[in-house]
Amino acid sequence: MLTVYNSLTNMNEPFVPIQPGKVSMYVCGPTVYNYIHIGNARPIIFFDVVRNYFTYLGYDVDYVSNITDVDDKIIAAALAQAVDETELTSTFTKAYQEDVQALGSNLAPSMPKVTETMPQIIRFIEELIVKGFAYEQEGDVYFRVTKLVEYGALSNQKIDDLLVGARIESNTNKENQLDFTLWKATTEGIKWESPWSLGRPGWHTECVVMIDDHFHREIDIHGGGMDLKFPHHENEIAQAHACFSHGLAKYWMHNGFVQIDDQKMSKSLGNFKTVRDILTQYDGTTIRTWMLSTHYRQPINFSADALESAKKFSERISLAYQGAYRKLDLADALTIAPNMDEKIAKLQTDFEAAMNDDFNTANAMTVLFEAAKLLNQLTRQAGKLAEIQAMCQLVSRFDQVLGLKLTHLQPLSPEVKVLFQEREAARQAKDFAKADAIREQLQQQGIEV
RNA sequence: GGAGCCAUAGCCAAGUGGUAAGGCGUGGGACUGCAACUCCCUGAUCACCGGUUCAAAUCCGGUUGGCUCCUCCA
Repeated sequence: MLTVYNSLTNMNEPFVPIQPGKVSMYVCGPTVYNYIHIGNARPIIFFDVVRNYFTYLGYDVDYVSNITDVDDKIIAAALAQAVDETELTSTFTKAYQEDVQALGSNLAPSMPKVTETMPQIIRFIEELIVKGFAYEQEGDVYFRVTKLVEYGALSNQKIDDLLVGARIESNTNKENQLDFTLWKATTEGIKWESPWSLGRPGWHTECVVMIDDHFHREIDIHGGGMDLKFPHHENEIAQAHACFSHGLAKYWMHNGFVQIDDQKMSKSLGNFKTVRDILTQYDGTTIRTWMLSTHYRQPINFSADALESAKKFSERISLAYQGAYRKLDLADALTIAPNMDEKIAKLQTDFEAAMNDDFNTANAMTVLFEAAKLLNQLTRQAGKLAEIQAMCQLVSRFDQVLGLKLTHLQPLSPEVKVLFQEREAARQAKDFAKADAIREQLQQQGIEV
């Protein structure tokens, strides 16, 4: 039974989908004004694994992740670089999508953009006004936080306490300092006609509208970083309650931070490393291995030691799989029927137990490593082809969840297989010069021996 | 002022009531024509103090240290 830690209740809860056999999930995507940093990579990797695991369990998953392409930071960056906003956002949207894939994640099948959701957003704000949850002031529209009894439920905060620590700039147009902007009249940057002013929408509205637009109802899972819990997700919930009379999502999942020198890494602190920079030193699989080795709600610190360790870890698993696959291939046994014995079956049970425990990828990775070890042992024994086949299939299934891309291999050509046989014969005959020459030849073709 | 999180071997990291998984590194051994790969063995009483319990790293209270949120942020 899969259990999920729900940030809304701060408890592990059994996962029960709203619609049997289906999972609807939405993960907050990036604001595209710069290359993404390694902190952004965490939800990209983790929620990809979540999606994969639901698929593994047989669910039909509908996964949506937005692109925020309207924002003050975008306008500022466009001005600073003297480029058109649209050009800027399309550049970084493309870069984002490349990074997602470089990290071994699949792009969300649906990636709605704010610029393409404007009519729905305006209609939504109009409805909030009609229902008395929003008010217009000089072309701006604000959400009336105090009208909602449950405000603060997600972040476990009282409105009064929030006000005490509030660092929000005073805005005399607001009835309450915690009221947030739904629509903002603006003179700069991209803008749209609306009943209130020429302007653009506030940040918290887009996700609510996109979710409703795509799913037309409450969804199973809403994910994102811890920092989005307040105010972003709190405000999303508020709007959903006000407009749709539901809490937007049944389960709220928040990943912990990536830290650098034990401090939060963030765009505003300027201590961030971009995914692109790190990819020049470590491949996507290494980064992924590193991240998945820590439970997603724990903070994870960026360090060269940790990355090196992860690199070694994934390489060993990869080599084990490749060696086993090679043995099957050379024995023309790639399609042999698998024999899943008790030991192998236990690995599967352990893997699922780990993942069922709130997606404990750290333990799942340990199971994967144990599988690699067993695979190495089997590969070096005579025969065992049916067991190796079972193991290869199992590791491949694990990998479909974890996304380390360790198992994408092609069978050897008949010519290459002959070379392997010749080399083995030469070794038997102690003709090491010939054996080494063949090894050299194979390696030149990119085939490790 | 309010809301939370964290502290486990040199490093990374599981475990949340029954006397500490795993990885990296270190050291030792095995296999091997060479190299690589691989396999086996090797380490901690869980920040500190007090309490609850037959039993605590795990629960409660306190102390110390670190982090995050209440402005944008994954």
